Amino acid sequence: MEASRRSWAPKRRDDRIIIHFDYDCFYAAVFEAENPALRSLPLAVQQKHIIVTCNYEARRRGLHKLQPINEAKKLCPDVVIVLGEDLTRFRNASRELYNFIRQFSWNNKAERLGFDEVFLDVTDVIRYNIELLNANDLANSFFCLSQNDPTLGFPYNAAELAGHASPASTACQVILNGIDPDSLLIRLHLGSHLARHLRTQLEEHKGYTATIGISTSKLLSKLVGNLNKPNGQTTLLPPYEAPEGGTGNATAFIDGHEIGKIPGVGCKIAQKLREHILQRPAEIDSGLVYGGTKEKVTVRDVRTHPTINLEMLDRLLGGPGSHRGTGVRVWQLIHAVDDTEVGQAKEVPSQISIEDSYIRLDTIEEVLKELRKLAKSLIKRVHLDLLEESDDDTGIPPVAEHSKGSTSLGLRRWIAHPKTLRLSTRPRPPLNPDGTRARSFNRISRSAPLPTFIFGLSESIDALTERLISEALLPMFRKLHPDRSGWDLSLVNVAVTNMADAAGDSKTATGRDISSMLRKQADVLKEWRVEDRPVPPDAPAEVFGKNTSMPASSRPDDERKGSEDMLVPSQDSRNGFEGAVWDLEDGAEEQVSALACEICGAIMPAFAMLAHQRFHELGD
DNA sequence: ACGAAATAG
DNA sequence: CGTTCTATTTCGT
Repeated sequence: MEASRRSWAPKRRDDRIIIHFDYDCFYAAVFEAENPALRSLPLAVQQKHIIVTCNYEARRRGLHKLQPINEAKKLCPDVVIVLGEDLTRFRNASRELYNFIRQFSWNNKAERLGFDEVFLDVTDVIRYNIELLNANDLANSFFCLSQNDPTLGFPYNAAELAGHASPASTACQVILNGIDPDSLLIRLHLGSHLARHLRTQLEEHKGYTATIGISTSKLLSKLVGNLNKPNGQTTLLPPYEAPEGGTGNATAFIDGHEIGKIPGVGCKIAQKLREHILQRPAEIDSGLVYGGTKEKVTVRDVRTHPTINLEMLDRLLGGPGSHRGTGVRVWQLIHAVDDTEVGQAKEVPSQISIEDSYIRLDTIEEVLKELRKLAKSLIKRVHLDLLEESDDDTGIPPVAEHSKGSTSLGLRRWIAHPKTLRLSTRPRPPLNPDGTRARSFNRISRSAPLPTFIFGLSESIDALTERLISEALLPMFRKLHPDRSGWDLSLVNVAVTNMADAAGDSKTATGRDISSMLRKQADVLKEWRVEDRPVPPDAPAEVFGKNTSMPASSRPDDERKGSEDMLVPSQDSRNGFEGAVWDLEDGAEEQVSALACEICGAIMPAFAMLAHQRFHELGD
């Protein structure tokens, strides 16, 4: 009754089992996988003047992440240093491992975080296998990995946990009174065995070790995994919630963490919370002091602080610019509650970007040179990552992405369409002469529609690069930096974003849904009409800068507008439609004597192609 | 749609 | 603290 200032703790729902993977020292492991002889040597991966990561052999000698090269060499003169500024190999390895792991998922909930982490929701797999258990002989269980093939799986002892536990289990006695399929303990047991299987499979088949956490949420599985690195696994044991107001294992575990270590609580939020908990002082928090006087504010400090409640958090963290619901989110996190879903597996990223950093970059000529490098590798990447052999296999996509020599000539199609081009820079702070620090390490950016010619498959990469620079990037750069000089850039980034049809699964409808796709295809063709009504030649040419060295003859045809009511697959990206059209390229082509647009893959009769191309030239 | 910010590895 | 090279999501406009 008392309007207790204390809000109720958020409700737990521990009905899922989630596995978190963290590949051990990933960048170094990629080089080791390429060249196993490196495994026994101290190995460090360099970007610019720092070690971004190193293997455990190197760590034994005092090396660590984000260490200056000089320091590392001094500490360990015989360290093998490899350059890791080009991320291609890491990206490819990451995708390969991800594709491997996600095959074990039944619900397709497999979310990548950065290059070296994956969340897997295995709730359904666990549930299925609990039903298979024989309560009288748990020690001789068989974990079934497929609902279709009962022989696919591995034997295990369901009565005991695989790997480490937290809190560390003193006695490995497990009392299973019958098999309650809702028992968190038994579900975690199965989760731990699946995790161990996944780890050994990853090592045997791919040559990578991983550290794994097993729990009921992304928050808990990720944090608990950290307890046994490398090449280990840890399960957070129940009870997550104690019966009578006591502290369950979930809260007890999360309580000990420094507030900024909680995923979702970044430096800004952590700062605000620390300031509030440590009452007044603005706090020297992690400053330039290595001495050790580090004021730690733990989750427990925040959670048990007398003034902290839900409304307080909303007020404290809900300022302008902050995400709506941050207060609730943090309130849940400090109570070890995280209901966020593991994301559905995605086949295409939602953004592709390339960047480089510079010690000095202050002339247009230099910028142009760097823009050329960046644009070229971006276009290459867009082609590599977004172009797929349309020669359909109907099988599981082979993980071997590195089948060089694409034999099927011209049989490629775009699996996604970035629509926006973005140029970002990070200007070096103006550098005040009066010895004061000028602080700004922020990026500024301009974006514009991505010219569609980059999807053309006939022009050379170099030609595309030049066009992209003169028609888009240079004008954007002038918007960012109108002055000819007076700036100095420490970073330049070029990105394509806003993938049409990327986020959803344009590829989930494979195989058996053919007849409905045929029907949709027929409907589409029936309603399809092209009006060739002319449109006034008022197309603005403002994209072109005054000084572009572009010959008028190579400018795109901007004199006429295409009609708007034509078949454009990317217009309706709600499930099924585009997949239907795209997947039918081969078959439909001959029957209707239609052509496929090389830009978007849309099928259409030859007579429509000209107008359709005009449509692309004017952008969506 | 655009540009910035916050968070993550 | 930031150093690198990314990537995702959300906010205000």
